[in-house]
Amino acid sequence: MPDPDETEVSFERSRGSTDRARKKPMREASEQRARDIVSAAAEHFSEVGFAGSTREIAKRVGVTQPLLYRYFPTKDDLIEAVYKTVYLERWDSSWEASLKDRSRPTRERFEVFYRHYTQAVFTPMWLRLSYYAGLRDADINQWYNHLIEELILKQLVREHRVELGLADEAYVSPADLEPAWQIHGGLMQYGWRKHVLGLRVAPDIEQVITDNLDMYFAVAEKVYARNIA
Amino acid sequence: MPDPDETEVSFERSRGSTDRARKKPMREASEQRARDIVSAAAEHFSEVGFAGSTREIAKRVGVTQPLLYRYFPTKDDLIEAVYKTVYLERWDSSWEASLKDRSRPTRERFEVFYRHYTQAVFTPMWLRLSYYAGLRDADINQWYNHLIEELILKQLVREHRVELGLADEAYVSPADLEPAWQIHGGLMQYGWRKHVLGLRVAPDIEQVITDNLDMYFAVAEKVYARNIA
DNA sequence: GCTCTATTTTATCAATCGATAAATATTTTC
DNA sequence: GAAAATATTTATCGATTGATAAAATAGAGC
Repeated sequence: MPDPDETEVSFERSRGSTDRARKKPMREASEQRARDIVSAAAEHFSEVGFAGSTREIAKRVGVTQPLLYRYFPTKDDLIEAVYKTVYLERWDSSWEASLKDRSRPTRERFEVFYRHYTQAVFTPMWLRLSYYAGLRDADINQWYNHLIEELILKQLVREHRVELGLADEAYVSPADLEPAWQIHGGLMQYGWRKHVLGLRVAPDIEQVITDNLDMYFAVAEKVYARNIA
Repeated sequence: MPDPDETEVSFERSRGSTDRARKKPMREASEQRARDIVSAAAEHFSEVGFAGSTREIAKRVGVTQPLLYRYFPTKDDLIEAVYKTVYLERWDSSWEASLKDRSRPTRERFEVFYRHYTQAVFTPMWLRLSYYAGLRDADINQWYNHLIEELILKQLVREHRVELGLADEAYVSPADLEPAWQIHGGLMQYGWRKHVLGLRVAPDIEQVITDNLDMYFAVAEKVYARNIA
C-alpha cells in the first residue's frame, strides 16, 4: 500500500524513531532470526510465488512453522517484509545524487547508473520476485515504477534537455519519458531472458547498455522538440 | 513442454488428424463447454495466477467443480489448454509472410507488424497470463521467446542486412539480435505499464512504435558491422 | 416411448493451507 | 541460581484444495 505520490525510497510509514523507547527491544539473535525468515521467504516466494507455504519457509530456516507467526503476525506481513527487503536492499541512494553531477556529461552519468543498477538487480531472485510482486499487488509495482520514473528517468530527460540548451523545464510529459522507458524496459527484459530463462543473449552487458543509450540519444532530441511544438 | 527447437506455432504433438477416426466424437455443445471452461480458466488464472481454484472457474462457467475433470483430467491439463489458447489464439500466421515481402522496405514491414502485434496482445489478460506462465513454467516462456526470435526478430535482422547490401547470411548471432530484442522488450513493457498497471504513458502507441524503430535503425548498421569484424 | 450413452450433480476424501493455544525449552535479569 | 521473560515446539483447528466414485439427469437413435 505505498503512496504512489511518495517518491522517497522507504516503506516506513507509521513507526518513527521510537526504536529506543519501545518497551521490549528485540534481542540481537532475534533480529537475526527475523532476517533469516525473510531471506528464506524471499527465496521460496521467488521460486514458486507468494502462494508458497509457510511450512516450506520454516523448513528452510530450520524451525517449526508456528514460529514464523511470532515474528510476522500474518503471512501478508511476511510478504510485505519480503517486498521491503528485495526492493530496498538493492537500492543505492547515491545513484540519485550521481545523476545530478553536472561535471560529467549526461550520457556518461547514465551509462554508469545502468551498469550499477543492472549489477544490483540482475539476479533470478530479484527479477522473479519483482514480477510476482507486480502480478500480486499492482500497488507495489506502481510504486516502484513511480520511483524509477521520478528519481531516474525524469532526471535523465531534464539533465539532457539542459545539456542541449533547451529550456530548463521541470515538467516532463509521459511522451517525453517514453523513450527512456523503452530503454529501461529493454534492459530489464534482457535480464529476464538471461538470468531467469537462461537464454543465449548478447554476452556483453556493457555493450548492450552502450548500444541502448546510443539508441536513446539518437531519437531523444527529436522527441523533445516534437513535444514542445 | 514444447520443444525449444520447434519453431512451428503449434502445441499439438501427439494426436494427429485422428479426430474423425476416434470412437467417441465430442458433441457440439460439449466442445463449446470445453471452450467455456478454458475461457473462464484463462480469466481467473490471469487475475490470481495458476494457484487459482478450480471451484472458482466452475462457478464462473455456471457448473459444478467435478465437471471440469470430465473435460480436463487434471488441473495441469487445464492450465496447458489455457497456454494453448492464450498464445495461439492471438498469433496470426500471416505476420510471418508479411515480414518477407520485399516489395516494401524492411522498416515499413516492421512498423506494420508491431502495430498488429501490439493490438493483438495488449490486453490485461494476455499480458498477465504471459508473465504468470513464464514464472510458473520456464519452458513455455522459452518456447515463446524462441518463437519471437526465430519468426520475427531474425527476419528483421536478415531482411535489413539484405537491404543494406550486406552479405545474405542466414546466421544471426545473439549480439546481432540484441537491439531488436531491446525494441521488443521496451514495447512489451509499455503494454505492461499501460494495460496492467494503468499508469500514465505516452498516449499514442503508433508514435511509440515509430520512435522505437527509429532507435533501432539508428544503431543497427553499426552493430552488424561490429559483429562481422 | 424405450434404451443406451453422454453429461452433470451430489457427496466425499485425503492433503495442504494459514493460524492459534498451550506446553516446553532457553536466555536474561537480579 | 531462582525467577522472569523470551524463544521455540507440540498439537491441533477450520477452511480450502485437487481429485474420485457413484448417483442422477438429459439427450440421441430407433
